[in-house]
Order: sequence, then C-alpha cells, then structure tokens
Amino acid sequence: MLRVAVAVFNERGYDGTSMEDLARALGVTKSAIYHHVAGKEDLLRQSLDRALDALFAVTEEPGATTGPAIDRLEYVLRGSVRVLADELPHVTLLLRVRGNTGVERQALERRRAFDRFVGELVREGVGEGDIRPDIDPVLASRLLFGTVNSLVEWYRPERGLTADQLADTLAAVAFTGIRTR
Amino acid sequence: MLRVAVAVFNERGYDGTSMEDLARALGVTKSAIYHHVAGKEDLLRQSLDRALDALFAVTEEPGATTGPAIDRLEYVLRGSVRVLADELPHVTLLLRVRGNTGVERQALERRRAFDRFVGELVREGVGEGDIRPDIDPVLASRLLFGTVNSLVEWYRPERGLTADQLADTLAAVAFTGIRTR
DNA sequence: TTGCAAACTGAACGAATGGTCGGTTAGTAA
DNA sequence: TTACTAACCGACCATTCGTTCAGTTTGCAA
Repeated sequence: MLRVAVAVFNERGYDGTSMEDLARALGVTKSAIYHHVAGKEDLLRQSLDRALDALFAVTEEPGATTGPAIDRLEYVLRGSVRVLADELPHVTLLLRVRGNTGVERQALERRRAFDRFVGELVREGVGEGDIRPDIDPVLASRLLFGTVNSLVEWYRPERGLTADQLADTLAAVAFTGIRTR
Repeated sequence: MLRVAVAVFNERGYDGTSMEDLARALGVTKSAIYHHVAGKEDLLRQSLDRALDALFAVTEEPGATTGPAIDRLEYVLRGSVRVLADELPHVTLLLRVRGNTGVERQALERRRAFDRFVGELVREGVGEGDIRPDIDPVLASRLLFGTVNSLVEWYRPERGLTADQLADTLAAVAFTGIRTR
C-alpha cells in the first residue's frame, strides 16, 4: 500500500495527488485507505522516515566513522547510492519535499543534518590533505551530493545498471575531480 | 507579477500554491490576477518557456556548434550555469515539473530535446578521444548535467558567488573527472 | 453454523480550490 | 469636465479536496 502510494506521489507529486488518485491506483475506495493509515500526510511521513532512517544508518556504520576522512566520505557516498537504489521511491519523494506541512519541515531538518555530516567530512578531508584545498569544502560537498541526489531523476535499477556499478563510476568521476593530484 | 508568482511556486511547489496564496503575495485580490493572465497554468507556461528559450539559445551560439566536442560540451555546460543563474527561478520551476498538465508535458519534451543535444556532444567527445571511453557516454552526460541541475537546490547569486566562479569550479571538478588523462 | 474482527463501501461533510462576473476606482488624454 | 480604459474588488459558482461514519462484506477460528 505504501509502495503504491509513494509511486503515485512520485508520478504526480505529493500535492498533485488526491486521495481519489490513490484509491484508483490501489483498486479500492477512498474510505478503505483510512482503514490502514491515518491520512494522506501519514503516508508521506512513513515514506520520508524510511528514506531518512536508511541514510542515517549509513553515517553510523564503522566505514563512516573510522579511518581517513576521504575514505569515510567515499564510504558515505557509496552508501548513499546504495540507499538510493534500495529505497529509490522513498528517497525520490524525500528529495522533492518543499516544507509545506509539519511532516515535511521535520524531514527537511533531518536532511540538513545529513548534509552537515557530509560537509564535515569534506572539511576534514581538506585538513588531512586528501582533498583539493583550492575548492571551497562547502561547495565541493554540495556538488558531490547534488550529483548523487540527481540520480533519482533517471536511475532505474531494473534497467540493469547495479547500484555498485553506478557507485563505482560516480566515485571514479567525482573523486578524480576533487582529489589532490 | 510573473516574478512574484514564480517565487511562490518555487517556495510551495506549483500544485501546492493556490491562487489565494498568489494574491496574498502580490497584495491584490484573486480576481485582479485574472486581469493580467489567463490563469494559473498560463503563469506556469510563461515561466517554463522563458527557461527553455534561454537554454536552447545556448545550444545555438557558435561556441556550442563549432570546434571540438569537448570544447562545445564545456561551452554548453558553462552556458547552462549562466542561464541557471540569470533565470534561476524559472529554471528551478522547470526542473521540478512533473507532467501533470499539457503545459508541463510540453516543457518536459523540450527538456528531453536539450538532454539529447548534450548526450550527443558527450558521444562525439568520446569519438574524438577527449572523453574517457571507459564510462558510458549516456551515464557521463547524466551525471554532468545532474550536477548542474542540482545547483538550483542551493545556489543563490546574491550570496556573492558569481555564475562564472561557479562555472569555473564546476568545470574544473567535473571535467577533471571525465577527461582522458 | 456461529461469532467476530478486519477489510471495505457509499454517501456525505465542511473547507478549499480555480475561475467568473458585474460593478467600482484611478489615471489620463482631449 | 468629459470620456475612456486599465486595474482592481467582493461576492459568488461549480467542483474537488481530505476526511468521517454507519453499515456491509469477507475470511477464518471455534
């Protein structure tokens, strides 16, 4: 049910989706939906939490907390690509949230916390001499994760490209660009 | 008027914005808006056309049509960053369109044409030996312009970073990553 | 067969939506 | 002053929105 709902949200946008749209996609009446969830916003919250929980789980794994910053950064980047592939619909929805409701604002705040985590890694990477110092760390991390986040606009796992292959290419391209040489 | 409307669209999302919201932001009544434009969708169309016209203008400039593909690619990349900075609100709106209405679907079709133009440049760049052949051209162009498009999520010209500086950094990072060495 | 809970329906609710319309105001040229 | 027009207002319209609720169906354990 969450699966179908999020698929429709991503197709038409959350605000552009009516409960009638959801009911049609689910093959039931509007009222049936309320037997399972508290309402439209509840579906959104479940989806956003799932995406955010998965992303934060990456930042708590050993690979993200020990070792040189550049390695931790690459670990988080690869982990994010993995999460993005595993939870594609939920991450897609997360990246499109505008902050209209309380649920959305809370999700945006958690997203910002994740961005701060990444920004800190880049900063440390510069300090440890592994990242080009001529590029602003904030800018670098934004470009890096802007690229990652843009994946939701076109990446479809079912087309054959695995998350690992994608992460390899992305890491190769992006890190060659920002690493000191 | 278009300026204010698009600002509100970008803040709350197009579907999440009511005519009442627009009226409040403009300091007039709903009905006054209809004296100037045909309706909500008309405002959207004006904005999307403006962004798309500016992007296609870049592809028709000499820098985008003559010379080695790698140079043309860099020219289009820099031009896109310039357009993005000059027409930030309109480009932002364009990149968030979901295709719910006819206006939106038409805009998406033009966007795809732009993407095909870029994809072709990358393909030629590989053929001319200036772009790493070990990376799929389609993938490379998607990563490249995924990065460019992600700029709308955080770039604000008024914070001091000029479009040229941004384009320099972006070109440096991105092209070091994809260029043959 | 009965009993019961989960799943679901259809009709309706008040609120909000995009849009219309007859009339009023403000500015300006003759 | 008059005449005209662009700009605007307030009330209203039909429709759609998310949600509620009393009642019905379905599936299954006893």
